[in-house]
Amino acid sequence: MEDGKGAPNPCDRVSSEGPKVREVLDRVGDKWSLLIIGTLQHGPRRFGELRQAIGGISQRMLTLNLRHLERDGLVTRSVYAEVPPRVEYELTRLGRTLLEPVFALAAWATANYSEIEANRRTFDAR
Amino acid sequence: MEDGKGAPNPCDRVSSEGPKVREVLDRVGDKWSLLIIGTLQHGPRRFGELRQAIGGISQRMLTLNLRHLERDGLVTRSVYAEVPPRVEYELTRLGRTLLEPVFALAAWATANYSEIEANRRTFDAR
DNA sequence: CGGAATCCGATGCGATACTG
DNA sequence: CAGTATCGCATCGGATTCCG
Repeated sequence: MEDGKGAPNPCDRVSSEGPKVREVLDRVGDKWSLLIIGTLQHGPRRFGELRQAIGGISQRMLTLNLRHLERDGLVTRSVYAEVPPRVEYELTRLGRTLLEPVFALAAWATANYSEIEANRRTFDAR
Repeated sequence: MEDGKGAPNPCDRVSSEGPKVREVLDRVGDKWSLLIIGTLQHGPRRFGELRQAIGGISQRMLTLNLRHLERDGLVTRSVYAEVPPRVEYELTRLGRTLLEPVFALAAWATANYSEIEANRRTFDAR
């Protein structure tokens, strides 16, 4: 806004285009979506594989989250008419592009986790 | 994990270090924290300024979120004993480093928002 | 002005049971 | 195996009221 030129400054997007950012965080910011996306990064996975790889997720939430990701075009759902049935989930091109900023956030998280923990202990001790 | 070297691969951090990433998303992934951080990027702001700049946030949630951010050491809270009282919030060094990955996510959001919207319409129309 | 306290509805999420 | 349906709890978040 204090930028004379018309060049889009990503530093102002968080506040100026808040709704869009929030829309993305509503998808990615919940308890499981990011873990699902991270588990799918290496290639297609079956429902049960995802469940086992993630660990601790109920089948209900796994189903719901996969539906949401599918709706937004971040993953594809492929059903194979076999017995027993087999369903595979895979990241779309759009989903794979999301991996980049997500990894950036993950890197920040692992790098600064201990400092945050220390801050919390200090704050709680007051 | 399939990386022979000891070099940390950020691409595996989402799934392997899920808890830490989730911890960060629990702070940043809620409805307002990111907007608050984005609004604070230009410098210190008073409580009322934040409220007005963000728009639509209740004072309850603004207070709560600011406390959480303060607890994690992402913002500082400075109280000036005046009448009427003045309280200023400012990003810490740690908070400013968080801006980078957040901007990356914001850039992705603005770049791909329309595609996501289109995907949703297609999905909902089935 | 900045914030704490309370009430309340909406949503997230897990546990369980059932189905093609 | 991969869901769907239903329940019940916990948390999120808004509106309102009171306080220093």
